[in-house]
Amino acid sequence: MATIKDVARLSGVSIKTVSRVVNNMAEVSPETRQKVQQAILELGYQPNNMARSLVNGRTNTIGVIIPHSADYIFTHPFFTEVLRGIAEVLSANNVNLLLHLAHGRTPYANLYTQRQVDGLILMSIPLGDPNLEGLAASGAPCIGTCRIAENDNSIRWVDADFAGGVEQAMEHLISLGHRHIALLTGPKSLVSVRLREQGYRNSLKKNDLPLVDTYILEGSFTSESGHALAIQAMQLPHPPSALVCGDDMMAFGAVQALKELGRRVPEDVSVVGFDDVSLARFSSPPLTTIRQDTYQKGRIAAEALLSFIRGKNDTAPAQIMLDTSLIVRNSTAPAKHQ
Amino acid sequence: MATIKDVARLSGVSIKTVSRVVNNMAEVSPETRQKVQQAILELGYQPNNMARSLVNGRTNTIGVIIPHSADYIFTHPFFTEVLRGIAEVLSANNVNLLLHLAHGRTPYANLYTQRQVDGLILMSIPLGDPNLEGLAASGAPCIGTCRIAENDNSIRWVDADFAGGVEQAMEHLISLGHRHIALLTGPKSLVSVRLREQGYRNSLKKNDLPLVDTYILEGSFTSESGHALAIQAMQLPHPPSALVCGDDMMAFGAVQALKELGRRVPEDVSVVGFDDVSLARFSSPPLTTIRQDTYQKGRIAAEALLSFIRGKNDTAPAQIMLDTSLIVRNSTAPAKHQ
DNA sequence: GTATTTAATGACAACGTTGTCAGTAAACGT
DNA sequence: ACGTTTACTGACAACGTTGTCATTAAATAC
Repeated sequence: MATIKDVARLSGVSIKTVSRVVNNMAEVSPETRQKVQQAILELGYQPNNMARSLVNGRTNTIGVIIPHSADYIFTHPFFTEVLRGIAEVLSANNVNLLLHLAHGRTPYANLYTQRQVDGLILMSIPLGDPNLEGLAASGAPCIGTCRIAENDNSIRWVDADFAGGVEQAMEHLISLGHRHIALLTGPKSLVSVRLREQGYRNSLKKNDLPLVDTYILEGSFTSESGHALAIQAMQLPHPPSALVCGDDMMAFGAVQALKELGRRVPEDVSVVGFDDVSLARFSSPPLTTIRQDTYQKGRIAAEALLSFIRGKNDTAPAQIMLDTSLIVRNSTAPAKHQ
Repeated sequence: MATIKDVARLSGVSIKTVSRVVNNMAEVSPETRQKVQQAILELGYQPNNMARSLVNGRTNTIGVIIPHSADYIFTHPFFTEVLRGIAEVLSANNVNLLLHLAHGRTPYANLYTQRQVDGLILMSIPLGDPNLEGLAASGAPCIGTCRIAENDNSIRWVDADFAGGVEQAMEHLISLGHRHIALLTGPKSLVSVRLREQGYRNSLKKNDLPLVDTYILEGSFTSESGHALAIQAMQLPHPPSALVCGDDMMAFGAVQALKELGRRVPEDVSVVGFDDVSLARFSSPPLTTIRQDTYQKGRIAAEALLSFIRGKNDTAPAQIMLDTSLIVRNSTAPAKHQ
């Protein structure tokens, strides 16, 4: 493979001059530039990025960290949507995307410490992640597409207003006459899950409805879990007339379970999802859900990180909250008179 | 950030000895090793991978190329499944995954030429991709998770038996009494799409059924396209009684369209998908589909590439064909007597 | 016509590692 | 006691770039 020296030799100039041509620096005479470009073309020369990075200390690569099994990540539409936003922005900026699926093992701060990336985007980090200390110590520029601690402003993030979203769903259901509403949550190790529960509690209080502990069911963000929790909810002494689910996958599983139990959705039981995954409108019945703009979340996070790394961080706020909106489809209906 | 020199200074040995300790080489006395490890710990030293790569010429990174818009890639479950397989294998081998979403613009061979990756995995490459020449010229180790040309053995690949898969679907439909079967295909610039059509034609011939040109409808792998093509098919003078779709997304869209047209699935029209995406069994009706093990495709491709790069390529065949299987659910039923 | 600026170029060090090879001291064989 | 092996160690070059600074020649100023 041709190196800068080969080009220098062929065009009869010094390597420094070749470097100047390659990097489009001003102080090169037109004739020399011409000569060098000819040689570059002839040899098919491409600069070696390892060497470049070594001297200027930048890798032109951003690491995306998702501390879950690839299994979970890629079966879940949420991650791919965020990734889509990130990938688009990085690609447009000619920055490489290094995908790091560290489920617990490798301390991901190493990616920065070992100079493999210029910064990190953190997705779906659980509370008390043991890697966070090392991350802070490393000084790696980073941003989360989720909140990482409940009241921590030390790390920047872009995230949806989960509490507000669930409140919207609750208001919708309550206005339809529902009084017995269960919450099917994801793992409470995630701040977003806690915030959803917060929204649920807020709405109950605001509407003078009692908080029934057994109506809060913890699971995981999978259709299987939604399926199991829905059955559990329906076997309660006083089964709820509506289910608010942590995400759309859970909602799909819940709808399936309700059908299997012989309950009609939405006539017998209303179901609300969260995310507005693209398939939500093709499911049957089309799913009422709280839309968060997951794609924008990815875009904004990537843009914020890039501009921070490039030193334009003065203006950008450290934390960015994105709105949610309720999309009413056909999985919710007025409560049956009891 | 601490370098190898700092460690050498602190522990009172040469940098070469530190290097030996870091790389676990044998010829270091226990006491020296102890001393050096102490210093490494104290300074929090991490070797700089740029420098390492520069000298030994390996990046420990594999590039995954998907020449489509991120938009398309990440809304389509197929890609994420392959990625899941790839990511798992690479992660287990401690190899980084560089995601490159080059929709046409950047010649992706550059990733190798510029020494950013040790090899490439190519996904969903269209026929006549202008980057392929450059790729061959670069000598980059690579493998496709799709066939890239119709009769080209120069590039290794792992792919499903699309023709065979469609034949299975056709046999199923024909055995249910269907005689008017339409094929809703993806873009014919993909070899896989042509192979599906080949399977369709094979089955017709084998069963002495006429080939009706208007029954082959070309679109793209999206639910929107499936929706549009299904309407188109149903507006034909002799509408088909069954639709074989290029993938599950198209099938979902087709089912939706049929519902909108007042046709029941499967009573009036049977629909078969392709892929067996995880949501296929939650759709309504649950989708009959041709399963390809997309996840395994990713795993196998990654493993084959790694072992090729590591020089154990003698045994592995250059091309690997994966079986498909028909999963019969509720979107297909006997043809109505006409 | 001389001093001063400007434009273009190259020699060399530096980035942080690993590879090559030579060196030293201890252990061994006879 | 002397040569030979063995175990350990370090000096130095190399990887392919870019940054610093010096050098040269031409252009400009007075």
